[in-house]
Amino acid sequence: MGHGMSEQKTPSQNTVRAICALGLVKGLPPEVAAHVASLARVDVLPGGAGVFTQGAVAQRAYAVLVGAVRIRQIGSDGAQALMRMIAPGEMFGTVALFTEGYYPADAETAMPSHIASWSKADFMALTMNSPQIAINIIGMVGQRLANVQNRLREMATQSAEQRIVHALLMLVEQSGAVQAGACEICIPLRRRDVAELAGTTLYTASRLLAAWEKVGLLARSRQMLVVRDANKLRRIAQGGLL
Amino acid sequence: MGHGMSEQKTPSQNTVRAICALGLVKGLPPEVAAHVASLARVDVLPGGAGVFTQGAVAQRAYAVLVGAVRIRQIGSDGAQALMRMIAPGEMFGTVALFTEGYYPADAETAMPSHIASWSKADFMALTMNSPQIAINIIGMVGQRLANVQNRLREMATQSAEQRIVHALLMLVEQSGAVQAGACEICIPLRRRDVAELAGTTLYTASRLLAAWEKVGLLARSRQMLVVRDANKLRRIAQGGLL
DNA sequence: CAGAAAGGTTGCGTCAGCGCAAACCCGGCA
DNA sequence: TGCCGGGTTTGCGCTGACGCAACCTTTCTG
Repeated sequence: MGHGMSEQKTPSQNTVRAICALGLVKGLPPEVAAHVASLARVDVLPGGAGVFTQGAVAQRAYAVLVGAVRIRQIGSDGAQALMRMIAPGEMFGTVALFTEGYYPADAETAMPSHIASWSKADFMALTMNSPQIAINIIGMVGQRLANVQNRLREMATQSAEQRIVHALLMLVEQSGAVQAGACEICIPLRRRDVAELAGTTLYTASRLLAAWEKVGLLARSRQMLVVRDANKLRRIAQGGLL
Repeated sequence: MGHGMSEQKTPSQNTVRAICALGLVKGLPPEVAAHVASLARVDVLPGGAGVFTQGAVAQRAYAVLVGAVRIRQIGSDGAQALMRMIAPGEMFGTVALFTEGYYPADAETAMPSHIASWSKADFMALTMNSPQIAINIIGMVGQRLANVQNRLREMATQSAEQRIVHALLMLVEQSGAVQAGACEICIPLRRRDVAELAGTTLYTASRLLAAWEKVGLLARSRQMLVVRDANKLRRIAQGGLL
């Protein structure tokens, strides 16, 4: 991890609770979950800090407890794509431990965050010793796979406008906080992020988002995007421009 | 499965060997592999037969022993995308057993095929009882995930031409049979298949493939595509149109 | 508080690729 | 042998969205 700017802790009261709520330990008795938590390391990072880099040897598995993480892939031609945003309660960097052993993307905090992580050895041991954990992992990865496949199909068949809307709806699903009919996406998003998520350009994303803000469909409040009318968004997602 | 046109067998000598070579049982002692094989059902299907359909409740996990299978997803708007072609030795329809429980796509044979399959109960039991199998599954799914993510990035950033080339190279990787410098893709591919794989239209795919055939980069031999110069293809994949 | 840096907006010209429509090829079958 | 049907090719017009360039706004930082 560190460039020295990280503050490291062993799990405290709060973080233990957060770790025990992870999908990883779903269906497990509390004492096992506690054991999993006891093996974790917790890093407190500022925004914009790198967690791991594409191509590095996979040493640890991670989970976001507080904050948000950007997972970005860079092609051999230099083109970038935002694979996903990680919200609190989600894991990342786990698959590489089980496959070729190299992280397939960059990971950096999108805001000040608390990141839990486990060493490869510990994580593999947990998996070997608990079939339930193994199955939980398969479930998580399978979920991701289904999600990415959907995006792939959309990318192939839908317009830039529709893809952006889908990206927004996905983010709402993932970390939406309802408040007075509207719904705030609790992840800091720059235009560039939206564009890369939806597989379009900064310019197109900016144009569309600005237009939607003008109409009152969206709003910005302190770095975050607020969806004011999800249903109207959904209509755009399906019907296209009608 | 069946519309009555399938011929069902219990594993024979040959099929047992094929099943024991699956990634699923990698690193397992032979007797365990044999046990896995003994639980399998084998269907002999003609080309164009449906194996399962999108949205159906996931009952079984599958593997192709002989032949090829098309995995196609259809969006709510009716747009189709070819998620992957399955070559002999690969599994499909497994993830749904661990997630929501519905197949996320259609599966149909692209040619006469032998398909092995396991019931959900058997498959889950195997996973619960053997950590190694669980880890193998995670590895397989992880591999797929990495692959799909790459395609997603390419889809977002590259030209139709480059995406088609990548699709071809992937297929070569997956089921290429070398013969006299050239390399045959042992999966029947229609223009439409290539188009949907690469996320472009039938028309664009046809134009490009025809052009490459004219130049001698590609050829067709009895339903199959033959890559005559993989290196030149790779150059197109990277450099674009130069 | 000034100045820099990072992010956001927008006008405008351009073109890759879409998709209709019409023709073509070819293997199977009566 | 001739017809039928699925797959393929290709001409042509159209447009979504790309991307440069220039400018504006907000957020750091010393």
